[in-house]
Amino acid sequence: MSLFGRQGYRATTIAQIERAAGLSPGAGGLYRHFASKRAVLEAGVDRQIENAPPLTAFFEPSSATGAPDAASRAHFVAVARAALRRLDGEGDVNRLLLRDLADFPDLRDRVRDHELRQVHGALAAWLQSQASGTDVDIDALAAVLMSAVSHYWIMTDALGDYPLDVDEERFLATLADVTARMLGPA
Amino acid sequence: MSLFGRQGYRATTIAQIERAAGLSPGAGGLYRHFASKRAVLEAGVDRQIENAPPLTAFFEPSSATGAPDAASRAHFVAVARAALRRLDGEGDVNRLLLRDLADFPDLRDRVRDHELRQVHGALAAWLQSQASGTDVDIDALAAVLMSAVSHYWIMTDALGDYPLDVDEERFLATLADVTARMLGPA
DNA sequence: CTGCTCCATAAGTAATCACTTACTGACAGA
DNA sequence: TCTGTCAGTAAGTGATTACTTATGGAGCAG
Repeated sequence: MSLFGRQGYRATTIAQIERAAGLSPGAGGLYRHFASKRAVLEAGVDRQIENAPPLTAFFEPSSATGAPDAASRAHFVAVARAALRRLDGEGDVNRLLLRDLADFPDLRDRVRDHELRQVHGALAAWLQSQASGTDVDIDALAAVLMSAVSHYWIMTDALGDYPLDVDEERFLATLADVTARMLGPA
Repeated sequence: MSLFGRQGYRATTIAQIERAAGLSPGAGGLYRHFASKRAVLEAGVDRQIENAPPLTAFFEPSSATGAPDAASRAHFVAVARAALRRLDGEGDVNRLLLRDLADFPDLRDRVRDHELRQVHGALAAWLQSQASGTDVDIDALAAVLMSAVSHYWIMTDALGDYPLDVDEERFLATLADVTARMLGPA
């Protein structure tokens, strides 16, 4: 998965996988364990999805519901940071899916439902629990927050570091600021 | 560029490019015009970058500076929508860079500076002109807004439509809401 | 008509790569 | 000890692909 993530699916050769697995490269020993190159990828994605820790655990209500305070703001930053670290941990698969998603429609659908929708639902529920009776579009707000965090990760991952002069600290603090202002009174 | 954008760099063959250009596929006629496959890509990216309309034109101050009102909010939505349409228009190059950026470090640097930094600077300046003396981190806010819009485009482009039950209308309206609340008093 | 310049094509070439086949040796069970 | 199974390797095979070389023909100048 590391090879797939770094080089992409097509650019990764069976010989490289064999070398990484301790087999003699080019000898075809991989086919004693997998039926095809694609089967290797699918097994890897399966394992990654199964072993992924549920992010929903992060969305435990931090404190009593009500107006957002400093504690819930810190909690939001912690959740966002945990999301970034999780994206890092699954970086190979995420990068691979971003690159070669079009070639694997079945995997694409699994990711769409399993990762995006579930996280969005949990985040929206958490935001709702923190909201103090505003008329904010909670689902859209959750989507905006997820988008910002995801895109921050994609940029740092693709370019080596975040290209704008805003570090993770400021980015997440501003995101928490956004959340607090949106959940508070209008 | 359409082929590169849809299939990726490696998966696009010289024969396909020749067919798309009206040459007989596989006959090598492309090499009368380009030195190599890579030269085709670079010429395409060059043309795309040169012909790109400057997005900074969208950031003309819409109205008098001051507290955000309904007019400036509508203006923000229009700007964000224009950004999405521009991402659509350059969709092939954007998709290609997202997929195969790692293989072309020189192109990566050009995009980082030319597209991201310039747009970010213009957006931050516009936000500053609209802000009414708050202590909000304008640069970070601009990064957050850009991230959200970019990620919305990436998702719709990669998955066919936005995977969450939030359409463009609600997404952008909420983004405008975020902007208004952040630029207003705390 | 002649000769020159291009452009396109046909037909390769060499490299890469996923995958296969034939064989070898290690090991377990009887 | 004999035998079957299985993981590993060597050595291919056929398909693909970027790129090259040789050939032919259209257009044009003189």
